[in-house]
Amino acid sequence: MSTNPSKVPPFKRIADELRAEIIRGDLAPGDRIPSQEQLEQRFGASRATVRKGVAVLRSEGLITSSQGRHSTVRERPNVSLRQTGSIYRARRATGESNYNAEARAQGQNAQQEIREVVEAPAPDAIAERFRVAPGTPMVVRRLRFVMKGAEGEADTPMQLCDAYYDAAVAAGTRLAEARLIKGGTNAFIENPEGPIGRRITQFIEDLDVRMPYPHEVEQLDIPIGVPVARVIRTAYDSAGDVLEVLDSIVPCDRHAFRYVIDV
Amino acid sequence: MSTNPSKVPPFKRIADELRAEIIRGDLAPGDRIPSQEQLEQRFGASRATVRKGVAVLRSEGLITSSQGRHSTVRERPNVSLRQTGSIYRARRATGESNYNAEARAQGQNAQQEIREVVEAPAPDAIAERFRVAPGTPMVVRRLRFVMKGAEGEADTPMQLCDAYYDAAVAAGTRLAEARLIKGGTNAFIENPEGPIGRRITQFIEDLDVRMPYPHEVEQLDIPIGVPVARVIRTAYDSAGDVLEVLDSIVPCDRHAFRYVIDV
DNA sequence: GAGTGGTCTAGACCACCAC
DNA sequence: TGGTGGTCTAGACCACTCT
Repeated sequence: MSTNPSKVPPFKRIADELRAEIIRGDLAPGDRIPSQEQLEQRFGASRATVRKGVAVLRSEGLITSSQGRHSTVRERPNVSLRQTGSIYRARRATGESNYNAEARAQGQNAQQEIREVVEAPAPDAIAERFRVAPGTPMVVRRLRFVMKGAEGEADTPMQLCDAYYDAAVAAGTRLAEARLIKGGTNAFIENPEGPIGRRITQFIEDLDVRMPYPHEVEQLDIPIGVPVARVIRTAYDSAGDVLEVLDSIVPCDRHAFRYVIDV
Repeated sequence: MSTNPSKVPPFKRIADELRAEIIRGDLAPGDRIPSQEQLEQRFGASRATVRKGVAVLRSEGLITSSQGRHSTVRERPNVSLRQTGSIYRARRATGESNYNAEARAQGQNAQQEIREVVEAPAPDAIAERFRVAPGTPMVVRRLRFVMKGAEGEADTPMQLCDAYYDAAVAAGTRLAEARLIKGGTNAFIENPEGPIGRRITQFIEDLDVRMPYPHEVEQLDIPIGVPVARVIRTAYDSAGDVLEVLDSIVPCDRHAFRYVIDV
């Protein structure tokens, strides 16, 4: 009778109690949480129930665990600020790509790896933004951004980025070559001496947030309980023509977004 | 032997196979997934294992389940576009708040409820943006935004929003009263006949994405596997003074974000 | 080798919904 | 009332890490 009048299931009580300790700071990032056997005794529950409680916190992104090691309170990795807005030209003036300059300003060292550069038909979401029929030929540059780790540390994958260009414009240019473009693609597009030479005057960024798919988890090394943002950035010139569409997948544990908007 | 040379655990196979069917579209949103008993037979696994596989998909936000009913593929609720940028003044010109005008333009009917209006010390994140000491007195308007459902349908909670104002400026004005302000707080702040009369010229929005806390789950009715964005929006006037800071929690299953940036 | 977390089974009871 | 999903137990074996 009435030992548990509130009807809170044991696994939930375990999750709630541990979560409270984490949020309150009693368990700090990096701390070990009690072992499953200790939790069994503390809550008088079976191992399966303890594990279920712990699983809740894992899927909330609050703890990490792996075989053989103690489970620990998740440490937030270094967060990189993804800033968009009036700072764009200033960052670009460094001669680096916007992304790399932003990273450098934060004392980080960004790098891009080419996954592939191909000619391919436009998927629906891309065609829509280019205002062309789905399937229209596009030059696609698929990159992976990584943040270089400190001496002896591993690199951190930061995002997957597919950059789309109208094949009628980009074919035959360096955009269609499988090597990095110094200064970034935007500088290449805008270069008045270059084959395109059109100035970007507006970006539209569409963000959509969800849990990652398995291939994203694998390519970006995303822990359980971490969402991703899909960011589709369309670049326009003053005539309203679309110059570039970036389709990126960004893990939300290592990124914060900042938008500066003048009205 | 070698019945399972790939070493993929059964619960993972179950999750992978069902996920593939969902992504491929064989199982469409709203469709029932096979019952746990059917899955036991199909995969030759115990109920616990089946449940574990299904739990993976639940925490990925792909399916929903509740007692007594079949589990189904999650249907995405109507997504509301949260648009920020050059459209701001146009929306405001309708005489409604920016948010309500945006909703109306999408054929939706937004509404605000006041949770409370109090004077309270500034939390760190807010003080930082106001460039004042933590604990400085603030007027705080805590609202909850809902989208009115169709005839006979339930309303959908859309966000929690805490609006902060310097108490030295806002105390004694309608901002400190526990009732809604027609046309929105920004119009009130900018009204040249009003007590403040300062024009907003810039917004900075900071987005941070994570899994929700239990109180957010409860107040916003957030399903398992759905992340939230914490959006902190700071409004400046041309002198660089901070006029307002909004601290919002936004469930990512009913929102898409769009930023229009002129460079 | 001891201790940790990861996986699985077999069986039980409960709460809820729809027919 | 039967089928569904939700919860729990007791016990087993495995994979890994750390000391």
